[in-house]
Amino acid sequence: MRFSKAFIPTAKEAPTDALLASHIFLSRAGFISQVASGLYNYLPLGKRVLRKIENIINEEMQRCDAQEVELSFVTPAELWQESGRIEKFGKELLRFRDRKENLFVLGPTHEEMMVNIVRNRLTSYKQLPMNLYQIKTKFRDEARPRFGLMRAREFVMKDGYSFHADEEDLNREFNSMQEAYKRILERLDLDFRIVEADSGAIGGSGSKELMVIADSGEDTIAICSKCEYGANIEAAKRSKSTEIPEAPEADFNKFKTPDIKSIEQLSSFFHVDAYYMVKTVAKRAIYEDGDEIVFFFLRGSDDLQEVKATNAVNALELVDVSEDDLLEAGFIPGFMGPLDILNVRCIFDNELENADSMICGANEVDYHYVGVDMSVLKDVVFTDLVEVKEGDGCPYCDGVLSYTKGIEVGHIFKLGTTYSKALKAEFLNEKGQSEPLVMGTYGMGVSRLIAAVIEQHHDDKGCIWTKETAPYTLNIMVSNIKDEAQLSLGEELYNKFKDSGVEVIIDDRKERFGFKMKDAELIGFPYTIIIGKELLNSNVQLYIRKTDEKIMLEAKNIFEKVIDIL
RNA sequence: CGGGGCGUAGCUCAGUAUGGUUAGAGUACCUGGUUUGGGACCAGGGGGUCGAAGGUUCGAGUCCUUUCGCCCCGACCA
Repeated sequence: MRFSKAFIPTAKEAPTDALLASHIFLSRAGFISQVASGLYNYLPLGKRVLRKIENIINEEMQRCDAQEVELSFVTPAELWQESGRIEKFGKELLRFRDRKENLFVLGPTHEEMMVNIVRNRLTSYKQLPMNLYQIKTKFRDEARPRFGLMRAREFVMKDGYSFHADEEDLNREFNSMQEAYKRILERLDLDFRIVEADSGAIGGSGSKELMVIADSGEDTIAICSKCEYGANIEAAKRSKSTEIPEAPEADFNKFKTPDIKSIEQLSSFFHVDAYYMVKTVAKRAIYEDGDEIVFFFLRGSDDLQEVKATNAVNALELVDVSEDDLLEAGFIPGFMGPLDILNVRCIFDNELENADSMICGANEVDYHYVGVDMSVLKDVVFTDLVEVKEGDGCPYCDGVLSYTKGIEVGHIFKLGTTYSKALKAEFLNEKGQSEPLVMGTYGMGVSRLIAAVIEQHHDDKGCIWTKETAPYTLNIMVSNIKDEAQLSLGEELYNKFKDSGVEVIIDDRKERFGFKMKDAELIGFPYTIIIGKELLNSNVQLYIRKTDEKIMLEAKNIFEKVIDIL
């Protein structure tokens, strides 16, 4: 490519609304331009990078014998009604009617469509397993798109789905996909972590997210200091604490606690560690068909993890309950506890199972119970509700957990038969019995990966593309195109590299040295050959973007030298 | 969806409080010239329904009403 003919609109200033490095540099360097909230155009450089990432994904999928398909972007709403997700997905689904008044949605993900393709076609265990994927534009009408390509409404995603006769085969494929995803991110030169995650509204198990480590990431993940364990905060677990505070000595009793409502107040009132308090968190659980108040109980020293809590009651979401609402429902805010509580759904954290010497609200104004033995409670549901904190122990080794931020670039999980049952996608097993297909799903945010690469690979001058993502590997910069010697060497090298299959661009613009250098740095070509005034001494320079160094080399063997480096 | 902010040249922004020449600057763009190792200089030039609609007024970028868009914080996010 010739720079003088290329459409690469670089700018000195970034749009005001760009905050993240990836957004600022991708805009300034002419990779993308915004059209509307959460909608972006890919300019030639951006499109090249996008295609490079797609190619890597395609190559790795081919190695696993996954087959590429392309499903229509506009999908009939009936499929979404069949699976029941038209309600669950809510406003993120962009719906519209065609001229015949039929309802359609723009695909935000394609489970339904993919199951629809295989149902009545994959009808025998002999045809299984099967892994189909596509790389395709998706649309989610996000309430609040932000951060450029990081959270756009229209974006490119690779979504793959596998179909199996049983769980065991699904597990095999799941592991194979996890390895493939790992290879993809390694080829992209990304620092990432595969973490345990919540599978969200879609349902399923074995949920794992691929997180690119970056301060700008929107997810908090807990990682172990010693082993490979990492988990999204929404799903993170911890080991049982080994440092248990000394238990207070008290027989079961009701105690007057005037206006003592919070865990902190109780702790100082009784001089007892919050570990021995029962924290009561009231939430309103919203279901598809109604709502109710739910009480979550955990140790005073712990905090409620809302996603875990939501899953525990199988709710669409949890919202806060006002004190007025509680009073109206007959509860006493500040003095609520698990004993003798009626007419409300109660969920207990695992930590409270068999807990003793506890202090809890007496469900009576200004009274708490002390010396409570939780084992007196009958028919109680215990589950994990705790949000892990930095410093908590790793659940798998003796390491310590700490927080870090991550960009979710991939999410894989085992769907099981959720969709195949709902959409009646069944096959005949060896015994001739009809069974629903067992499914896995594997997503990867392709356009988000562009942003992720830059989040991890940039400096204050601009982008620093990695070997496999660079829009052009080599930039040949002719410092002064009016200098015949410079220009002819540039042209000669340009043709030689092009013929050798190197992705090369020649900066033959009628601009000054500084202007062209700034662009080279901003765009972030991995290598730039600078043909300039040093040519008088038969020398040229090789500028290496990553290290920001310029190496003086003899002009006569620059071609061979650079070919070696590439 | 709650709270806040902003819409003026391709881009970054001034001008709006207190209405009053032909609406400005920088940058980018075009022409000519000088330059040619860090976004150069001189001269000339093109480019605007001041987000939109309605209203007040002799007169609106500026005041009033409505509306649309964009951004930020939060909620949400397979």
